[in-house]
Amino acid sequence: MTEIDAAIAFILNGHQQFMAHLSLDCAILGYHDQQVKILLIRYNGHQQWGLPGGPIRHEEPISVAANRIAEETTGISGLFLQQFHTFGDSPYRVHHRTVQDLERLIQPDALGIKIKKDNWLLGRQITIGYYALVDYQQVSVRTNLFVEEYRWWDIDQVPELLFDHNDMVTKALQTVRLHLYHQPIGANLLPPKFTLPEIHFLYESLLAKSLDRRNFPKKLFALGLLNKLDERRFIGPHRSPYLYEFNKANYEKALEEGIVLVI
Amino acid sequence: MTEIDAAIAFILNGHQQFMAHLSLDCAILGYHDQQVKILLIRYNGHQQWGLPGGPIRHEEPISVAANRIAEETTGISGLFLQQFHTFGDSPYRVHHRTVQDLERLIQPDALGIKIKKDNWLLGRQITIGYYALVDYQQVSVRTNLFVEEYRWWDIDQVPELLFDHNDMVTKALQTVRLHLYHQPIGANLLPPKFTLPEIHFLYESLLAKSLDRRNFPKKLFALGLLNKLDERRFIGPHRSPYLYEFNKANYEKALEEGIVLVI
DNA sequence: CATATATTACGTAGTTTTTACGCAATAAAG
DNA sequence: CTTTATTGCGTAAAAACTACGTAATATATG
Repeated sequence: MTEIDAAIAFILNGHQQFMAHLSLDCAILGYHDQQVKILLIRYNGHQQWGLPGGPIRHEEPISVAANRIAEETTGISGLFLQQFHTFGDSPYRVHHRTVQDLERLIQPDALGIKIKKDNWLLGRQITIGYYALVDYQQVSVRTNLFVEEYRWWDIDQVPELLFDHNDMVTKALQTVRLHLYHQPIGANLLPPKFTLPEIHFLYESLLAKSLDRRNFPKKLFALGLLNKLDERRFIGPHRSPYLYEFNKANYEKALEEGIVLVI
Repeated sequence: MTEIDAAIAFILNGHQQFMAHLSLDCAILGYHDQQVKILLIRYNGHQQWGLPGGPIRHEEPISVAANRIAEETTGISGLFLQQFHTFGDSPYRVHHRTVQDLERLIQPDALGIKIKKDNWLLGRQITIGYYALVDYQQVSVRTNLFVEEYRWWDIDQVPELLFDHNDMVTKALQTVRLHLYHQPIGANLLPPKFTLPEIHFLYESLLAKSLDRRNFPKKLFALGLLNKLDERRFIGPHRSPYLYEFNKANYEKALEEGIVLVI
């Protein structure tokens, strides 16, 4: 079966496999060049960008669906994923999608099909939002028939997105910030070994406020989250910073029991 | 149309009005006798208790659905409601509900109807969880054809519930506790005027830990959340405590901007 | 009417935590 | 060897928090 045949089957008979009216979208966050980034996609035939997402299979746990969709997008399995909100309030998510709306979305003429009034993709779309925190360097994105383009965007330069996706990005970021104070989240956004300035700037970028360079690491040490390594990173014409890793045992414990980080 | 006719119409043709496979449940929390309570219901023909919930109309914003369901249960409109999680991972929410499952739930013989294989209530049920914080004294519950009994339960004495509802109660409470540190929540659980010991015990009950009687009010004062009134409550053979109310302006501001309460 | 009992109201000393910031160590370039 | 930019570590001052003492009530009791 070609990719086009698969697309046609999905549009016409996807309801045999997937739930109608409920989808799942992922806010995939990474960190690079002292900037928090979000991975957005441009769907075929669309000018505007949006969050990667997809439908949920009939007997698929929703966390499994989130992993599947995040893996389809990033190529990485077993990502750190957390549900942050379910969206069903904005006009886009309340009013029914009409045949005309859907035709604009998927351009059936190009596929040689017709959208009937009872198509499963019509009606309202409620969507469950998950955020993923990923090591930027590991991600390799791929396009497919539905997805024309992928791009990482600086979190504070996200353009006007499809539907209510700007609201979703805002809510995802709010949730990440709240979680940051109560869970050790950094490990998912950083490579396994990192320097103190690196994690320091990560937290500054995420919280969008400045943290004292000398006091910030003390708080992480106090929680026992970091192991100092006997290696340094070479950073050119300056003193070489030591490398650190997360203390796995304490990190797991903190994830389970929660922390209170006052910064 | 009698109540029974309405029930039959709902079971057979509810999909014309309501979304299939997606529902909404409310964890309604109150406070009385120095105990955090949750309002549970026992559905007709069931031994076990569960959270009040219901389906979502086709063009109904989900927050409106939450308000409707919470109001149907408590008789109070405009409750403080917050979404806390969407449940679609447990076996109950992954595997399809069969004709037999549904017959056990609604006992169609008593209604003189038959459940067909394509009934809209079959299949999986994903549910969106909202918690409500209510002034216990204002609630007046009513039963109907589907609901046999209502009861307030102490939050630490909740029995084994239907499906995954115990998980939902746990998650609701976790979320309330987290929110308690970042939002002024007390106003929704207390009558308009209350004493310091009253709000003190409320927080102790919610967090299930003891807070110093003399230090706790200082933190609320520091946030500017309370107004001292020139009235006292009569509590019998002891010194009469002053009454307080929430400072509306600061309360609203705190709700919007968030607070950091370290207790 | 003095005393006992239980509770609220309020303050404050001592301790801990946090903040702000100084300065030495380092790495390379000129 | 000096300059520049950065990391690493420490510490004094300020702020916050904790623990707890004691006075003020309100009523019942003998």
